[in-house]
Formats: sequence, C-alpha cells, structure tokens
Amino acid sequence: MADPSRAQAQRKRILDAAQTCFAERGFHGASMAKIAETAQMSPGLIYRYFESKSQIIRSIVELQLEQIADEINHPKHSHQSLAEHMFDDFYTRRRRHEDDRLWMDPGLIMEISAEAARDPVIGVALRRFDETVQARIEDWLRKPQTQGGLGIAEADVPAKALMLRLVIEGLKVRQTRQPDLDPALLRRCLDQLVQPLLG
Amino acid sequence: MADPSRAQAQRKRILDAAQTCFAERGFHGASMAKIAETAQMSPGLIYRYFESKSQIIRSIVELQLEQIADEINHPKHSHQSLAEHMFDDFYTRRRRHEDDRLWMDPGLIMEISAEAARDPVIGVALRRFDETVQARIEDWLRKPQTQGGLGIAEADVPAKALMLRLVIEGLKVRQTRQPDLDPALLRRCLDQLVQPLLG
Amino acid sequence: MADPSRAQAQRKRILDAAQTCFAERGFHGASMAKIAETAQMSPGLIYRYFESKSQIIRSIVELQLEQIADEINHPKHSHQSLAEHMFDDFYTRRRRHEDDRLWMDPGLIMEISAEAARDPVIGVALRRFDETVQARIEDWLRKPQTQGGLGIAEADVPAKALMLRLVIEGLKVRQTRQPDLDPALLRRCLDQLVQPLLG
Amino acid sequence: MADPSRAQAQRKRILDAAQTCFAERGFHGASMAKIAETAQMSPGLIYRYFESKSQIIRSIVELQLEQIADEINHPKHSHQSLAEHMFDDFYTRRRRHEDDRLWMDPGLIMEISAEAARDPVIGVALRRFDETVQARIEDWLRKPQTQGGLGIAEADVPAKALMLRLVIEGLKVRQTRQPDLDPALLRRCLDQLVQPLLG
DNA sequence: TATGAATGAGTCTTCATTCAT
DNA sequence: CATGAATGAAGACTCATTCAT
Repeated sequence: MADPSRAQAQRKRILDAAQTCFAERGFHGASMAKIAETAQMSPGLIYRYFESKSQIIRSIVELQLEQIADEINHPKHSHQSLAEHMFDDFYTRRRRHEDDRLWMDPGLIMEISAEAARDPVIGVALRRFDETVQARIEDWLRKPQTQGGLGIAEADVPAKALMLRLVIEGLKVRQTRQPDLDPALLRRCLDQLVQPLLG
Repeated sequence: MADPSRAQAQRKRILDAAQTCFAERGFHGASMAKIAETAQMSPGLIYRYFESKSQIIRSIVELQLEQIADEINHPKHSHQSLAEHMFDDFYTRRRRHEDDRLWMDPGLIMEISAEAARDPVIGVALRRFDETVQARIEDWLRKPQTQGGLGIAEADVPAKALMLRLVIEGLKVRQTRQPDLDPALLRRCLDQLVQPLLG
Repeated sequence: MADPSRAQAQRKRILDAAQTCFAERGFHGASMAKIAETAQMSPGLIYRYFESKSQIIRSIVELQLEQIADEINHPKHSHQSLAEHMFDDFYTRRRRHEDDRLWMDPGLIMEISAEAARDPVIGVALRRFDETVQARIEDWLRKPQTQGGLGIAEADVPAKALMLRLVIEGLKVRQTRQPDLDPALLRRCLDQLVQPLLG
Repeated sequence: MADPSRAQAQRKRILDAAQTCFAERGFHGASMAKIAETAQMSPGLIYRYFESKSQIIRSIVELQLEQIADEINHPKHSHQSLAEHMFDDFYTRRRRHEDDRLWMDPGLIMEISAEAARDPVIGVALRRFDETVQARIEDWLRKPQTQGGLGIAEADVPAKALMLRLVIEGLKVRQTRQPDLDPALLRRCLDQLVQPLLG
C-alpha cells in the first residue's frame, strides 16, 4: 500500500507550504498549524512525512541550496551577460520555479544564514553547499567561453569567484531591504563591478 | 536613591547578556529566562529596565545599527586604505567595543535582516539606518582626499556607494559562513574590487 | 470531521467549570489551570474554544444576564404572585438550569457588578442588559392581568419598575451574605413590599 | 523610638491610598506598587505597617463596614426623613468623609461582597458586621420618635428592618450601574417604598 | 491514510514580598 | 524608619507533537 509517488507528492505539498510560511514569518514565526493549513492537510499528517519541524527546516534549506547551486551554471543563463543576469534576478523576486516554489527567496536566505549559526546540522549543510557552489562557480569561470563559461585564467579564478560571491550575496541583502532600488543605478553599479571580473 | 548610573549599568548588563544569547540562539531561540541567567539576575528584574522582550530586541538592533553607522566614517579609518579596512574588519569578529559589547556581530546582522521582514518597527529602523549609512558613505566618497574622503566625482558617487555596500554586505554574509577564509585570497579579491571603485 | 456539537459540548464544559471556579474564587482568583482541572481537560485545550480568559468571563456574564432577562417574564412565573416568586428564588440558590449551569449565582452577580467597573466591555454589556431587563419589567407591569401582567397604570410604571429592581437586587445581596435568612421573616417582608407595588 | 501616633498616621495613609486604588481597579487589579505610589511611599514600607495585601483588604473592609454601621443611626440623620436621606446619599457618591476617605464607595461595596465569598475572614467579618448593622437598624426603628427613632411596634421591627436593608442594598447596586438615574423618579420610588415602612 | 482534538512543557510577563543599604 | 532593587513563584497563553478515531 505504500505508494512512493504519493508520499513524494505529499512531501512536496508540505515543503511548498512550509516555504511559503517561512518566507512570510520566519522559521520560528511559522507554526506547524499554519503550515498544515497552507498545505491543506491536518497537522498530524505532516508527521507521517517529516519527523519534526526542524527536519522540515533542514529540507527547505537543502532544497534552496540545491536550487542555488543548480542555477549558478544553468545552461539558459550561460549565454546571458553576467551583470544582466544578476540584474534580472534582483527584480524578479516573485518568480516561481517550475515546481511552483519560490526560487531563492531573499527572506529565506537571511533566515537560513541566521539558522545556520544555531542548528549545527544546517550549519554543516550550508558549509557543504557553499563548497559545492564555490566549485561550480569556479568551473563556470574557468570553462572556455565556447562551452558557456567565462574562460578566465586559472590563477585568477579563486579571487574572482570570491568577488562574484560577495556581490551576489550583497545583492541578496539589498534585495531584502531595498527591493525598489533604482534599476538604472543598479545596472550601472553591476556593470562597473563585473567588468574587472571579466577583464 | 534612584541611581541613574546603576539603572544604566543594569540596562547594559541585560543588553550584553541578550546580545550574547541572541547571537548564540537567535531572537526567538533565546528565552528571557536564559537571558536573565546570563545576566545573572532574576527574570522579573529585567522588566524593571525593559518593557518587553521585543523592546530588548529593538534596543539591540538600534545599538548595532548605530555602531555600524558610527564606524563607517570613523576618523581612524579615513587614512587607511579602504580594502585594508574591510580586510581587517573581516578577521576581527570577536573584537569588543570599548563598552564591552560585540561590534557588529555577523550572526546578529543576519538575525536583524530576518527580523526586519517581520517586526515592522525593526523594519522601519533598519530602513532609516540604511539611509543614514547611505548618506555617510556618499559623503565619504565625495569628500576630497585632503579631508579624509575619496574625492570621487559627484556623478559616480551613487553607483560607487552602492558597489561599496554590496561588497560590505557580501562580506558580512561570508563572515558568518566562512570565517576562516584564506586571508591572502580575500586580500587579492578586495584589492581588485576596490581599485575600480577608486579609479 | 469537525463536529460542531462536540465543540458546543466542550464550550459548555469549559463554561460550567469556569462558572464553578469563578463563583468560588472570583474572576481573578480562579486560574486557567484550575478551570482546566475542573473541566477535566488540559489548559491548552481551553484556548481551542475561547480566545482568552476575559472572553470566558464575558461569555459567563452574557449567559448570566441572558438568563436573568429570560427569567423576568418567563410564562411559568407570570401566574405566580410576585412575592412568592421572589421568595422561592431566594431559597433555591443551588437550583440548576436545564443546561446544568447554575442559575443566577449570587456570588457571580457581585463579581459581575465589580468587574463592570473595570472591563469596559462588561460595563457596556451590563448596561445594555440593564436596559433590556428594565423594558421587560415595565412591559410586565403594564400588561393587563388577563395576559399575565400586572395591569399597572402607565404613569406608575417607571417608579414601580424601579422599586421592583431595588428589591430584587437587594435580595441578591442578602442572598450572598445571609442565605439562611428566616423564611417566615422574608415572606412577611416581601408581602409588605409588594403590596404597595400592586396597589 | 516607637511613635504610636506616627504609626497610626502611616497606616491611615496606606489605607487611604489602598481604598482609592481598590475603588478604581478592584482588590485584585490594584497592585501593591500602585498603592505605594498613591500613598507616596515605598512598597517595602507598607510591610512595616501591614503584614500582607490581604490584611490591607481586611482593614479596608472593616473600616467600610464600621462607617456604614456608624452612619445608620448617626444623629445628624435622625431628624431627616428616611427617604430624603437615602435619596441624598444616592447622588453624593464622591462625598468625602472628614478623614478624607470615600464613604461607602459603591464600587467597593461590590468588591467586598464578592470578596466575602472567597476570603473566609472577610466573610466572617461581613456577617458579623451585618449583624451589628441589623441590630442598629432595629434599635433605630423601635426607638421612639422623641429620641430620634421611628417608634415602630416591636412586632414589625424585624420585617421592616429587612425591608430597609433590601432597599438600601438595592440602591447601592443601582448606584454602581446607573449613577445618573433620574432624581425625580428615584424620589417618587423611594417615597412609595418608605411610606409603608413607616406606616 | 488522514483527521484534528488533546496534551503539556515551555514562553513571556506580573506582582506580592523581602532585604541590603 | 525608609528605600526601591531584587526575587521567584505563579499566571495566561502558545505550539510542537501525539493519538484515538
């Protein structure tokens, strides 16, 4: 009677609901009851698919981090200019992924960073994914432009990858606090920041 | 016999304890009982000096933001190269201010950003201080180098101020997640980022 | 499976327990824990059915006031002599209504009067019900005896209604303080008071 | 060093303050801190003169009851018509006694009645004073008019004393809930009630 | 599988009372 | 005698989790 695909679907419903609630009210502000209501199921049922609330938080964190990692060198972005991509990303907060969950919700990013300092499991996960992302960014930077990369010299890769991360993460913070930032200004800023990255 | 200096000292004890607890467990993970224990006083006593837990959170937030704002154009940094300053800051997480409270605890920065999305009072405070900081950074950028500024042309000031903020805030995030980042790498990265800022 | 009748039954259990506790220890002397224990449920469960303790108090107040208002011109009393009715009422403190809750608990009446001076919601409710009761008493006084009223001349109605209320409320106070009052004495007293009311 | 008159004065200050606070917020709504503030002294000092808060409540109750008992056959009222006296009393809620404490604050009367059902000491005190008052009213009723009494026949005294009490206590309740009652109406009502009392 | 009522430990907060000064 | 800071035991209320149905 165990239907793995149904179980999978239920887990997804829960995670979707949890993500929505967490983005709105934070990990600690969102109650299981609210998550259950959002998922249109009973609170008790959630515990058939997740051991505890912190398991849900950890799953959300893992999913978000995976999505970020996937996004970094996603083919559809490789032909875009880097600045353009970051620019577009900034103003499309509410864009939804194909699985209907928000992609890198900036509020969640802050929550995750804060939670990482507390839940050691999340801390480890965050650091592990940080490394993955780092590796992918570096790959992307050093891959020749003919293969969708930037073709940067090996010696410059680590520093430039770090530069990229600083700006990307700084953008996430700005996105949370100043989502209506003047687009023209941001565009100019990003162009100036990215030029030396590529040059 | 109402001793204002004692009251002040008690408030400080409470804020110090709260900051420690908040940095360790987050605003919502730290209980008043734990804060009281850390401050070595009874839970009830805290309420002689603060109306509620959220008043304490708001006080912490204001203090942190004030410290950041003060630090931005502190004279002792104006003669330092910008990259050097940011570099030093990164590796001195546990440096304590003269009043013995941690200066810009990176974990707290994440908490504040997360909390701002929930507590509207903190949201407003954060936005107000953002504007203050923005103004100070711009002042600093446009002030002639003879007066300790960077002497940047007016037209470039807004974009460069934004660049600066992105990198600063990106550094805060990195500081939380990767405090043992290779110093040589960071140094190289910052130099490359800051050069175009000044040029 | 949301069972409205169960919810109704639970609300009743809570109100019954609350009324018992309030009558014994007063609105402020009765703790939610004690009410929960009396209702044989956990404290948390109460909050599924009532928003707060003061909502419970208000519900009790409303119920008591409704019962009083209902009782005033209840058909079964209209054919009784007025004095007889008041007399009977005095000595049946512990009589329970068909819904098993005490009817016009005299201790509660004092609590309500005291609380009305503090909780404005209760103050308003009390004044509103006062008016309702006033209107019903007046109706009863002026309705012809053939219809179960007293057939009192319109000009005399307001003063006689007030007389009635003074005596009724005075009886409530006596009931609290001197429940074992000599029946024969009370009977004689009421007869003398009511005669001029009717005459 | 023990100055009995000073101690007496301090006790009075405390009781005055307590009465004010209790009348405004009830026995349980008034905190010791508020009473201390009203008495313009420190909370700690109160405990030099009273063992506990409930001792203060009991003292207040005793004082109120004594004042009521005293007032009943106070010479200055004996030459007044009874109805007139009750009428005057109704509309002079804020009149202050020579010792500056409110006389028979109606709100307090409700508090006391409610508290009597809870604190057995107060219950006993209330019943004891009830008896005293009863005796005094009866004395007054049976004393010849030449001596300031009403000269009522012995056989009628108990019932008429009870009638008097019912109306007096009913008036207290009305005073709490409907202090702006139409004076002409009340006058008419009282006249009709008191006539048979005297006749 | 699903419900949602029920639990109870834990949270913030208040306040009568004590005690060092 | 007097202060008021300090205590700590409740109190109202919340919410993750369980379990009978």
